[in-house]
Amino acid sequence: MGTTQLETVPEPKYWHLKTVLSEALESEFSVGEILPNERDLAARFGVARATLRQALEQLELEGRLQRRRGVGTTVAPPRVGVAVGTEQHAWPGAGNDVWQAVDCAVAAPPAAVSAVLETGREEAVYTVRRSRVSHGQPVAAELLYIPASSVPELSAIDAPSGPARARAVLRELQRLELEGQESAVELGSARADDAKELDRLPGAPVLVVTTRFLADGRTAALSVATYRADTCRLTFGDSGGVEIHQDPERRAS
Amino acid sequence: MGTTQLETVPEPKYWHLKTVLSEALESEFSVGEILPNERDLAARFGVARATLRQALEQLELEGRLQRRRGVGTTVAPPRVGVAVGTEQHAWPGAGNDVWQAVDCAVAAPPAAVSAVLETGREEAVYTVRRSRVSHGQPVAAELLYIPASSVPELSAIDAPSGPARARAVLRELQRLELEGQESAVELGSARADDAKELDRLPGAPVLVVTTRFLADGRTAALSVATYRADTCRLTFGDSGGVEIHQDPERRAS
DNA sequence: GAGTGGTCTAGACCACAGA
DNA sequence: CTGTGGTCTAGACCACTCT
Repeated sequence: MGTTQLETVPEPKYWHLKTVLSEALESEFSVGEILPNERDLAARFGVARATLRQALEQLELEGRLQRRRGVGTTVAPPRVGVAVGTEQHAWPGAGNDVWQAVDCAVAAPPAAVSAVLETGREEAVYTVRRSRVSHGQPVAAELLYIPASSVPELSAIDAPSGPARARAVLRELQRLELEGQESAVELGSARADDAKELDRLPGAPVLVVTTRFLADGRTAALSVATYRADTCRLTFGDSGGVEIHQDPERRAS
Repeated sequence: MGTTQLETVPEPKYWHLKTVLSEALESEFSVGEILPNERDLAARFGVARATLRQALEQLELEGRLQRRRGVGTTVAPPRVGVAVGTEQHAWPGAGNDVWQAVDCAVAAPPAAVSAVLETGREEAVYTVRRSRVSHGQPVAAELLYIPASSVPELSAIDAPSGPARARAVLRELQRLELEGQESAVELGSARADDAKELDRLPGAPVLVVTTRFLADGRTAALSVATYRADTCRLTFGDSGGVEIHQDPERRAS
């Protein structure tokens, strides 16, 4: 038989579903509105719940939806732009910093961190935890690794832990002359502790920003910040940034 | 009964699986090696295939694995660092550009793009497609939107489309004085066309970098570049960048 | 054709939020 | 308590790659 077969490429159901839902979101729902529950939606579209969920997951990944266990699925607001990598090189904690120091510990960092800091394999470093809030919502959690050699004047008589200790460490760090900083962004999934702080489930997609602070010809501090990928758009340069969202599968109609 | 119940929080199976696999990857496999197929792995761990797949998906998201239909699952090499947002402001296509022009069309852009370019709703703009290759692999696909007002001298006698046309448009663009550029990074999923160019399935996670080029007090061009999130680490600053990977759930042992 | 990952189903139970 | 999303199962078939 001459299987004429235009209509090649049988589009996956969940992909088509995603498109349909996406259009419905724009025309029939407003931000914050809650959608019907997954079982109803699946029935309405005549698919299994797992298939429906695959579509919802993608929409959540794109920051269009927000799902919370025990509550429901709501239409997400546009992503908030968070400035990162301001070109005005500055030490963490300096001046008008958007970060808030949470805690400070002294411990051996992960091996990958030791390698960058050029510290010994089991050598302990100051580990400062900070969190970043924007528009009332937590958007990022950070771990700052600072080798003792970067803050030689730090006296042991200060508080041994807690926010006060964290601030003391950062204050000492600022005595060094910052020669430069370089950052990298990559996709990751939230560890249990970060997830908790970001009010997400473990494994949630995050944007990991690692920043190396250079002073004295070496890496004086290393920051590993994890941003909620669903709600954040990281901006570089003159802050604020562009208001563009990817417009899936469509050229303005 | 006094359900003593230490061991609260029943960790999801797929989460535990991911940890186990992650450790196995480091100790028992080398880059490029292929893993047993999903059915065998699921049987070996005593879970359903869907559960195993949930773990594999996360590891792929983190850039630890690479899966290809009809072939198998392999251990991925470390992410490649790609420089983006070099602070040396420069027009696209200028000098030693890492991008390669593919095509050029004249069409009405998505509404979100029109808004930024301040063009009319149905006004056509030059749309240049470019691709970026690193280490022999395609890492990014870009759409560059350039309103006709940014390249007034462009004569219609050049090739009407194709790479030659694209290069001609970029050449004209460079006559303007670049006043600045600002970028933003966010998570997205690959459209069908981008996915094809990146050798991935539609919906694959991508890092979307939108860059606004400023000249003459307005947005002279807008770039929307989608990078493979599984294989790329975007670096800012003195390029090269930090060799850090998130070390899930573990402090150096 | 054989073997792989990708999609899909129709159920079940669990963890959590809110009344 | 009810209702929500999150996890999990044991199948089935499809699309693709390679031989």
